[in-house]
Amino acid sequence: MGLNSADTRLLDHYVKRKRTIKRGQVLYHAGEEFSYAYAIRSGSVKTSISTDDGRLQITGFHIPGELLGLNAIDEGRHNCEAVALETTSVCEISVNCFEELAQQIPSVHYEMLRMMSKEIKHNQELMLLLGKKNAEERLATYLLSLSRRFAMRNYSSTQFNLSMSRRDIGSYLGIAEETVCRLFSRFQEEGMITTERRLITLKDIKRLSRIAREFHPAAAARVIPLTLPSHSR
Amino acid sequence: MGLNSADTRLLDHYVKRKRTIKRGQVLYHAGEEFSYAYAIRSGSVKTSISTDDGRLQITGFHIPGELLGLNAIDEGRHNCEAVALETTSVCEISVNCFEELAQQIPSVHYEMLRMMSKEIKHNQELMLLLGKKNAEERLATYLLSLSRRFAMRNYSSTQFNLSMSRRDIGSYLGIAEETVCRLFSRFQEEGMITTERRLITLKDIKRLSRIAREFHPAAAARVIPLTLPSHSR
DNA sequence: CGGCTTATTGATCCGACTCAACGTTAGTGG
DNA sequence: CCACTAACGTTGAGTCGGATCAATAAGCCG
Repeated sequence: MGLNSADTRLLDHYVKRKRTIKRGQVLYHAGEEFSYAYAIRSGSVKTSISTDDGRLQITGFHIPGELLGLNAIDEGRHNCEAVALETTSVCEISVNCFEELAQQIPSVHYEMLRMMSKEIKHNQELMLLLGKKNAEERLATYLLSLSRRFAMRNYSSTQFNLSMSRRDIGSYLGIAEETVCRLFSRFQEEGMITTERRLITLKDIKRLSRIAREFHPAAAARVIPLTLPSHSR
Repeated sequence: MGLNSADTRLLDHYVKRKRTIKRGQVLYHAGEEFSYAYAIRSGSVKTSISTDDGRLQITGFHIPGELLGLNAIDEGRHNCEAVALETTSVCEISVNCFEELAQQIPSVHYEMLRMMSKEIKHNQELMLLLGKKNAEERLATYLLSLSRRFAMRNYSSTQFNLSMSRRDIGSYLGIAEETVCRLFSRFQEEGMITTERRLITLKDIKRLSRIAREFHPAAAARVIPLTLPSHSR
């Protein structure tokens, strides 16, 4: 959550209840009362919303360390559904606790804002992808964002296991399952990746970046200062 | 913002600076330092993000009463761009003020969370639209959401002026400008709306709702309780 | 082992895009 | 105030990316 260790200990005092759910099980439904937020300890979770005729859009895949459900604050009930992708362990954090907690630790409020701000930024990037990118760009963007996410947690950025199915990837990226498969095959033919069921190896991140139309960190370093003010934070 | 009147008066104390910008002018750029949030007094604003090769996705149209720029909290700089759709008057609210303000009025923190939660919800609905709906459903959904928004502010829900161009509508909905035009024409042929440049009249909201695959409030009342817990808030 | 879910590949089709032309409106400057 | 120009809106023709339907293979779990 980005709290310091003292705060984390205090947090632990408030957060006692743990819950383990298996692959495919629901953490919370859309429309359900907002009583708890959930911090993921291990495993992974997908969140989705759906039209009333059953089409569903996955809005995010969530991994350990992330906090789920905060966006229910406005309406007092969850507007999306959260389902485990694999056996997943979470901490339930009572909404009431948040109030107490925030009085004890002033930075909690700020951290909540920061997390929601982060989610908004993520959602905006997904909207750009859904609204403006073609299938190839979408999948390349996706692979690179996974790569970055694993790198941040000190896992390999070039080889990882997907916890989600091809169908889930498609649902997240707004393309059909079959298109995901075909693109994986094509990326593999062209030597950019290798796939073996859910194990993905990125072989040519540079080329993937070109397809995704994203910068390499190195290239970005040359560009960002031009649009930034002198001090960044 | 949803504050009570005493709070609003206190808020007014902190918020002094006003700014007027004309159609097409930029309120803030992506990458710009986050120094101010902006409350819209009159006019309207579009926010957008873009790929580095220039395709841009409009993420929202904003009207008086809305607060802009809060999602920059996490990174300390704006990640989207805000441009006026017409002559628009805003209040600049200094980021530093927020800290002071929140100490004076405890509910400010909560209100910020609520507003960001609302934005996330809006963004999720847009993602569903972008990922899963066809062009016809997108435009019908859009017209109905405008209608609801005007109704909430006690304007006519069946006749209103669009402040955004066809191109902007297309960019928001992830479809081409030409497709927007064609659909307006078709909706008109079929008697669901009449258009006269930017003046839109909704003639058959029921049929639009069916196309958008959304419920009428009346119909929703029958259905929601089935998926909700016994008490809703 | 057997049934079920997941993944892959092929064939076909259509919705929406692109390119293009043209009419209309609003904004600008002389 | 009018003329000019750029922006906006509309409609048509042709194309194609990705969806859908279908069949089969390959893991996975009880």
